[in-house]
Amino acid sequence: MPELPEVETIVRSLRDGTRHCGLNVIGQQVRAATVLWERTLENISPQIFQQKIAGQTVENIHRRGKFLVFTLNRDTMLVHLRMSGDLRVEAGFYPDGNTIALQPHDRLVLWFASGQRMAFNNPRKFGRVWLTDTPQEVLGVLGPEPLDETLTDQQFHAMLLAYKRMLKPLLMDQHFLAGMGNIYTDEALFRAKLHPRTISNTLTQPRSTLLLQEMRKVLKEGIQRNGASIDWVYRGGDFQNDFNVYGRAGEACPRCGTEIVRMLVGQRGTHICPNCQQK
DNA sequence: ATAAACGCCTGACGGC
DNA sequence: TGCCGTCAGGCGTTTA
Repeated sequence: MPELPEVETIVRSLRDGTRHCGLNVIGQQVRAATVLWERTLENISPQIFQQKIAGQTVENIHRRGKFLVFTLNRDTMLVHLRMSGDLRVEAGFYPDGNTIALQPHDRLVLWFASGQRMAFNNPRKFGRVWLTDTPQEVLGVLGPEPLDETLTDQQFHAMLLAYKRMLKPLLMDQHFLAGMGNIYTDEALFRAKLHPRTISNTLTQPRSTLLLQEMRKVLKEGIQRNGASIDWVYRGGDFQNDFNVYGRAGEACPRCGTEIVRMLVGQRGTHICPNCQQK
């Protein structure tokens, strides 16, 4: 489901206590965990996971690429939502003490000492959770954050020059850059007037700089609008109303009026204005 | 080194 | 109504 802006929105809502029920997850102590689908856990068995996480307190929550990083007092829990994951925070029990029923496709639940719970819902079962005391083993392979202002135009240009790869799959490669997904990549390439199949090492410094600027702009706008809501999966954001090309095949380009085209690039549905974005 | 093909999964949607 | 193909915000592994 989510790309960088959606994950950032979820992280902030968990931190602010605005996720579904007004509970700030920071400071919550985990009383127990329920694992409803074993393979949700990437690096640990359900038994060890339950054993290790019980009693730990959530000290901080942040985002790295598309990962949610829960810093606990002993370990770190990493959550990747992949295509269809979501986190709900809600009451776990009725006033009479009975457990409130879980939702279809809930795969893992943390029960807090406060009586609230956090449920990892994941219809397509692609999402994964890690519990580790060495999170760098997972996060260390990620490329830089596009919104990190210490990433300079010169550095970004040098990164592009280091590969002879099609621009879109390269930008979406999490080892190259962390956080770009299918939608925001299409939107950034449209704004920068770049064809998704452009070979990375052919970009001039000015075009590379424009690309980085447009990526940052579109990501920031996405965050400001709380992400994009499409399909049945993610709710809450409204950036989908500002898409220029994604999901708009057959419609007129907002810039020049040419019909927007859908094509496949790197096995992913890709939307471009064939007039504005030429190789 | 690069890219395609495929696997992992469930659900929504459009066409017939 | 039901069935079928296609598509989906991701990513790892295998193959060419």
